[in-house]
Amino acid sequence: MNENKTLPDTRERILDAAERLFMESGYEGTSMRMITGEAEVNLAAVNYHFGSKEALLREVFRRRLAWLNRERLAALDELEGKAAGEPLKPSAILEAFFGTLLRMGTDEALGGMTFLRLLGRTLTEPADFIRTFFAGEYAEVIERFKRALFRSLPEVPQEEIIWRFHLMLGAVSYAIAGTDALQVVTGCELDLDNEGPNAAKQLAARVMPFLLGGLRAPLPQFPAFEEQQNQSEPIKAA
Amino acid sequence: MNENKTLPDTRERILDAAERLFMESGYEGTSMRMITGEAEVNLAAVNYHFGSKEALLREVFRRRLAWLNRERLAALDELEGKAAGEPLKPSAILEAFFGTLLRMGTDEALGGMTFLRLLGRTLTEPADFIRTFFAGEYAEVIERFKRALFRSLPEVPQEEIIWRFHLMLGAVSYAIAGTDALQVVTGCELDLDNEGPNAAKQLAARVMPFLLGGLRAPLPQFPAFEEQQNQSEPIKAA
DNA sequence: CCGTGGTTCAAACGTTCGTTTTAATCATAT
DNA sequence: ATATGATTAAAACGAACGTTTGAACCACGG
Repeated sequence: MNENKTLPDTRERILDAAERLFMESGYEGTSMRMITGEAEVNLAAVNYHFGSKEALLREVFRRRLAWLNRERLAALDELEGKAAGEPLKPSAILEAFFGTLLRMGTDEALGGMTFLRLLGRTLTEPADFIRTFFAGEYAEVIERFKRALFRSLPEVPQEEIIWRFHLMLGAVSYAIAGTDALQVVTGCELDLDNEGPNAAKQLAARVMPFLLGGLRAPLPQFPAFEEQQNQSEPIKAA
Repeated sequence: MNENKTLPDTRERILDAAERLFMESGYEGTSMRMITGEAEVNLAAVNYHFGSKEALLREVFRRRLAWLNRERLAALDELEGKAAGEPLKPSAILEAFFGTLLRMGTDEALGGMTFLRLLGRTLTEPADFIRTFFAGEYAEVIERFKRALFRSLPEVPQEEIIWRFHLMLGAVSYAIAGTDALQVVTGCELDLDNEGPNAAKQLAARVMPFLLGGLRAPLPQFPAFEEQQNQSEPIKAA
């Protein structure tokens, strides 16, 4: 009958359970029976409310990324408004992009660390439909921030900026996804009370200087390449 | 009868096919039938030669990591030999660790870019047996390099070094794993003729300055922590 | 009160998974 | 050539997967 009235919490319970389990075991490693079991709902409820497992995953992300995208764009808008046409400081851009993300980890209502880790992990999932989904969800925000970085660092080749954006994304994704994944590799606890709002604050304090250092590192010198290694106008721009 | 004589290439064909398919579709996303199909061997061959799918994955990595671990330790040994007791330069340590890795991408006999990308992706696989396996394979090498970094940067808190090591690993893993994973996010081709030996050379030239910049970035300032904040501005060629 | 439409439920669907079985085939040493 | 053990082959195993079915359930407007 109704379409958007407040439903019994079945939908939310499923989304919460799926969020946690996808984070813990990955998409392929999580079965519908695990999800409905943890959510304490009937097995058929997922297909009834969402249509399919793929659609469920998309919805898990949509309800979080809607906020994240809005917040990131708002932060950038405010920066650009204050700057009155002048290029922004790289550190301010990174703060708007990564700081906003990391702040999600402090707010349990936005998914907290669970969603942060899920996001970091899922970006490396090989499934095609996942990559396609993220491409669509991220397109606008990435484009805006890329442009801001181009303006902010006019002397750096745009291709290099994209690479470093890519590298920063990787570092952050790993840092939030793998608090235990690489704990195992580094063989060290990395303290970081994994849950709780402090985690994300510490994370931000540690990560931001690293990112900024990488972004502003000296440009690479290629061995003895051909003509390339130009200065300001490579690649396309959509 | 024999135990280690040169077998028909069945084993190698399986390993090659599994390497490529695990890279492309992940562990859970790759079925034994896909592997045996691509390798053009019988379905039962995997269980006959390796015992199980899990054991196959371990063997896929063992044959590559044996070389990588040996080479990394040899590079570090040589550096420490030349230094005659003095601490090493951070850039030299990073070159020994990440440069050796990236050089694998240039040598098809060592797995080339396929293995590099597989490695980057698999480090984020949530399956327990995978994380346990990597912990064991990496333990010694990580420990040696961690120690070298501690000695190299005595004024930096060890916890901070571990964090930055973690972040560097993440950046590199992403960079090599996701040449298309984040292509989709950045919406840009990032040229980089994805196969071939040039790819890894370019990759190294681009990645190493970023890592060094991140590693030597100024220390984070926590809301109200202890003293520190000793290092000066970075940005200095290697 | 009944009927209606949104929701839950147990059960089963067909498929695919990793693995095992049993027999055929191959290579080699005596 | 024949026996022997290593390898390959075809077929089947039970379990688990995502999804669908059709009846039961519930709230509520008439």
